[in-house]
Amino acid sequence: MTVSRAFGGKSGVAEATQTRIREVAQRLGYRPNRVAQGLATKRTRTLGLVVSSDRSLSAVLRGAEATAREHGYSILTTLPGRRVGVERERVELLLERRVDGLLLVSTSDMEQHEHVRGLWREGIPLVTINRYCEEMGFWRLFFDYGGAARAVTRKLLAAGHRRIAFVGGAPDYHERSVRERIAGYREALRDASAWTPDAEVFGGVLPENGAALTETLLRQCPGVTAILAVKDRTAAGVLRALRRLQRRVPDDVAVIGFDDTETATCTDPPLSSVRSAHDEAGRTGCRLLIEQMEQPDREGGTLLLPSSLVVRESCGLGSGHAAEESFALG
Amino acid sequence: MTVSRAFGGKSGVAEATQTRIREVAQRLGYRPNRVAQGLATKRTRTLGLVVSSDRSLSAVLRGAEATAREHGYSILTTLPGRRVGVERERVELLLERRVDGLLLVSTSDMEQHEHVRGLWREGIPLVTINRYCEEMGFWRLFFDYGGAARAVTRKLLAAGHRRIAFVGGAPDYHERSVRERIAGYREALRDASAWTPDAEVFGGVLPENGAALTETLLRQCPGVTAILAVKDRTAAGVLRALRRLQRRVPDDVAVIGFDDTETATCTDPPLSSVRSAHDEAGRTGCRLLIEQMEQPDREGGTLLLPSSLVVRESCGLGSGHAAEESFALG
DNA sequence: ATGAAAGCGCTAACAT
DNA sequence: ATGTTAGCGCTTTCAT
Repeated sequence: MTVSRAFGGKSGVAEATQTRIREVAQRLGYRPNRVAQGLATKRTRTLGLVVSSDRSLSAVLRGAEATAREHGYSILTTLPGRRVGVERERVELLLERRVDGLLLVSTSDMEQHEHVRGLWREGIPLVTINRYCEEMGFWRLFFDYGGAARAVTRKLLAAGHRRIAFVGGAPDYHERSVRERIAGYREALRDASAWTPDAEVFGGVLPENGAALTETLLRQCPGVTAILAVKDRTAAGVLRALRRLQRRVPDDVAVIGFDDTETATCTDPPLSSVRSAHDEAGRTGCRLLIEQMEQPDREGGTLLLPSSLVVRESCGLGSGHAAEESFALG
Repeated sequence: MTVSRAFGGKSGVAEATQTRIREVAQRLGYRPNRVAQGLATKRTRTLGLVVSSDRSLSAVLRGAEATAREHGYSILTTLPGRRVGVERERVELLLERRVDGLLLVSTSDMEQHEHVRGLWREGIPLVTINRYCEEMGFWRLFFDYGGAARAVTRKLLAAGHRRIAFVGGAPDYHERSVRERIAGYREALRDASAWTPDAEVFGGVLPENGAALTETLLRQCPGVTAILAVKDRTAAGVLRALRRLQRRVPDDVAVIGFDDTETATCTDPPLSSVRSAHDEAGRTGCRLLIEQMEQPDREGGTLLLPSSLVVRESCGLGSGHAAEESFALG
């Protein structure tokens, strides 16, 4: 039918017929049926977004949808939580709906990846975000938690800090993001020969943990001039403890958190925080997925997503001219 | 084909054939094609979720997906932002994909609803959440911001507070949630003949607004013993100001915020906050939508979603036994 | 530049 | 209990 050509934007349709078709379609309230189109072409132009991580959902979805739509794709979303079995089931449902590709967003502590290998073997285009599985040929995107922690620690060193502490979590904490932040912090300090065991205090990520750990810290390491808190939540507790202990922030002690949540703008003083580019994760992940679908034989790889330090009042690193500045990290 | 019956769970298939079919399907890696099924049945078992409101995205999506899946539906998600024109376009895309129904989640300040009427007239099943349009026949769900504010104010009155203040926003603020909170607060106080103009301080919702407004408040109304802050962010500023002014919380002044964000657990002391049931909004909205699709002639109506007060240390209303308790409101 | 025929993978209705 | 036929609304291929 000529109508198909007209709507498909194919060549070989006279101007006149073109407009006449549009007109009639309009009058009839015609709406192209993408389901039928999907059946005929075996391409649904639908992507499956599987988000196990609560934290990143909004931003990733926003980024992914923006990119998807630019390319004519829509997104089927599913939130399986962190159980791999559930994830498998949900992916199966998406495949029955014939999504053209999958964007798998994991929590950093997910551990079982066999079924992802299975999907890839089946020839299903996919991209992972934050999934610590081995390299198998598809694109894997990671938030560079370690690199960001390293970079921000170096920034503090460069600013003259010598006793820089880390508060919260633990080197064997279940979330990889936490483990990597600790590792990055240590790396930067060791490189500068400034690492000491008494500047690390571990145990939980809650505000009350941060507060209690900070009291311990200042007892065992009174000369500390800067503190990295493993999450903004933890940093909130750190700030509370410092206030109780009569230390001024940032004059006596600089404090920096991670994640740049709403909390960072609400602490007293407002908290400088390391921000991961969740929206860019969605955009880039989606872009690579679409490329993968178009050129199935091109090899994927590994990509680190950028972080930035959002400087507010708590760390003494800003120019002092703005309430909020942002610096790229690593 | 008998295969269709077997997978459709229809009666009239012998046990033996049933299992044999499953077996062969398994071996062949057969996966039912829901696209073809959708074309044949004219039901895609897909719902369109249109979320203009950032705030509620995660929770609503989680709730909606859970309910959707129980009924065999998947969800196409789109985030149009608050521009109605964009919303129309996105809905159109969803309709081309032949979603069986629409769940429209709005910000409380959305204003144009004509195209929703158009959709409804077209016979498209839909349910709105937080969309202040007129009653047209479909279900409209609302967060009862006003009722929650009224209830929590009454709770403070019942606890013996007489000078209860409201901080932040304004009676003509662009977000309806803010306006309704103020109205609910006033209503409760007027009912108790306890309203005074000097206990209301308006102007912004940011932490710094909350702090500045609180200083004004305590100057013009020194006897205040309880403060409602229009958002948790605002409450964070209120707490900061009270600390500067040497008022103890909750002993001298009780403080309650709205939204129950992460921030509420991070303030000093932890903030009591009014929580709207976003997840239930998703679940209930989805359930009503599915009912609507199954019985298109049944009339919808208006439903208020419940709120609760999450009691932490800042308001002196808890039993003192737990770090966090929750009370239904209104 | 337009049309006609066949088929995408399924289900509904009607045999057998 | 199983098979057959037709058709869902589109695209693709091959005429005209």
